[in-house]
Amino acid sequence: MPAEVNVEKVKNIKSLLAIQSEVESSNKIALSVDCVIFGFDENKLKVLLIRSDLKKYLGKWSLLGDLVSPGEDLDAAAYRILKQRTGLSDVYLEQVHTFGSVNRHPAGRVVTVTYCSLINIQHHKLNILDNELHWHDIKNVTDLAFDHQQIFDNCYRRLQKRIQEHPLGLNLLPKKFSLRDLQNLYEAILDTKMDRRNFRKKFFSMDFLIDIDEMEQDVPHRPGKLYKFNYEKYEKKKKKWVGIDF
Amino acid sequence: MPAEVNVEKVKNIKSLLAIQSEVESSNKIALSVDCVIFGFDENKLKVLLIRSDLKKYLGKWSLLGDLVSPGEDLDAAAYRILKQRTGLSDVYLEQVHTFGSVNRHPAGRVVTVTYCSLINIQHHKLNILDNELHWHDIKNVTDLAFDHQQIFDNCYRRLQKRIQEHPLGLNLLPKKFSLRDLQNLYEAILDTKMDRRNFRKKFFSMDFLIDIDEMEQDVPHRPGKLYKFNYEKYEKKKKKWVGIDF
DNA sequence: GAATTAATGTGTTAGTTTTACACATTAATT
DNA sequence: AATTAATGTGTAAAACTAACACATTAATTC
Repeated sequence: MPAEVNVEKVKNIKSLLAIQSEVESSNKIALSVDCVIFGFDENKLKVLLIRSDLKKYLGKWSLLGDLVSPGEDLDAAAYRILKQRTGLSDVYLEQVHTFGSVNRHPAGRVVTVTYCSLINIQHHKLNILDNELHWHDIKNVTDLAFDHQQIFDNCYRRLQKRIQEHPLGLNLLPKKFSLRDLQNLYEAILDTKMDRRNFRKKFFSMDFLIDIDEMEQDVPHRPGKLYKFNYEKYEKKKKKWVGIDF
Repeated sequence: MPAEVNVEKVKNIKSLLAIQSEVESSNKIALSVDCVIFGFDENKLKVLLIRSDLKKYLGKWSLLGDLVSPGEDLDAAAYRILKQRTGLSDVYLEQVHTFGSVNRHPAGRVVTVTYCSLINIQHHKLNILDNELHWHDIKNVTDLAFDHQQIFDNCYRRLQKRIQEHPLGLNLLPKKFSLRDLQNLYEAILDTKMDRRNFRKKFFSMDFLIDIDEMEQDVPHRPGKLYKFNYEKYEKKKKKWVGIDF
């Protein structure tokens, strides 16, 4: 919705107006999906944004979204947006929250279901056709169009929490990664520094890393070992009980 | 939606048909809110359900819900449903997930935003006017109407997780409670037994319990002390960093 | 090829948290 | 007065977390 309306649809502004009148005149509720797409590059957490074309938000950045089609499931809509924008299917995607303030969208009542997605930038270099589509360092994400800042903040906080309880962060890394990569990822997402030895000890003790007996290539220093994540083992071991703590 | 449609609206079946044709004919998406309302009574976790009137789900139980009005925010719709059904305002309410499978509702495309609510049954004895509205022991909740079983399971799992990280469970207890009450609550929600000494130690060490210097009344054994929860202190201390663990 | 650089790889200790576990005390009831 | 059914309390072992330093390796520079 918001995002996508501004993006593709607005190139022919007719369709925006159509949506607007449709929504306003009939007092119907329109439904959209917005995706917060995270990537990891140069040891920085990035988010994929596109320029808003809506007059009200001219020049501002917004998330990627589109209206949900009548016969389309919500998750399917989110996957469609991802596929359209990144060319990637088979990516991590998770519904986060639904925003429905009456006045959140200038075109009328548009309720949006938001999704968080994690994609591996290096693996599949994505063809960013639209040159108004860019990766932004999350540290510089401010003042987005619509209520997208709120949506982004919400997703980012969720990511920070989830990454501590599940190995989803690995979706942002190549299949083979070094422990340094992994730590850089956690440090970027959690915006904190960690002790290298304790970080390693922690991950080794979880015992989900497979030593593939390869080394980093082309690093200007002693190369580190590469690992894969043992998803199979993780799925079996998944813990349920964590204990009361607040 | 689902629930509420079947509930109040269906008494005059006209309105259901109106919704149905509206949704089907125009291919529009209707939006509803469903609430999973938890209570705690006789040391059992309960959920508030109502009988479905829809032919397809005759005799089955369903969650409480209603369509979102054009000028109504999502949270407002959830609060409205709660107020209508329980007479309570000022209750704990949290959005959980949005379900939008194309065929989840027989009347057409209805996307529903689900909420989890925790209310204190003893404090405000609620006037259950509708005699098809009942508290169900969550252990006996199976085979709900629509996709409500899925929605319920989802909310319950969320509650189990959240209660370990936040003091929301206290919304299910009276303002003054004994440590035994508290432990019974956790045991009911998490469906587990805990060591009484360690449970006490844990809560005392968190240091959020206020000893109000009162004792239980009318118990057929040695009465325990009563406590209040120090929300003020909790709000100040809230922890952010938990650490990687999966 | 020797020296330098910048990273990897590894262990120990102190402190904290979690778990497992048993007995004296109290108020109500018989 | 005796019984019952709960409350209230402490300790020791085990597991986990946090803090902290030095030898090793490969690439690069001189």
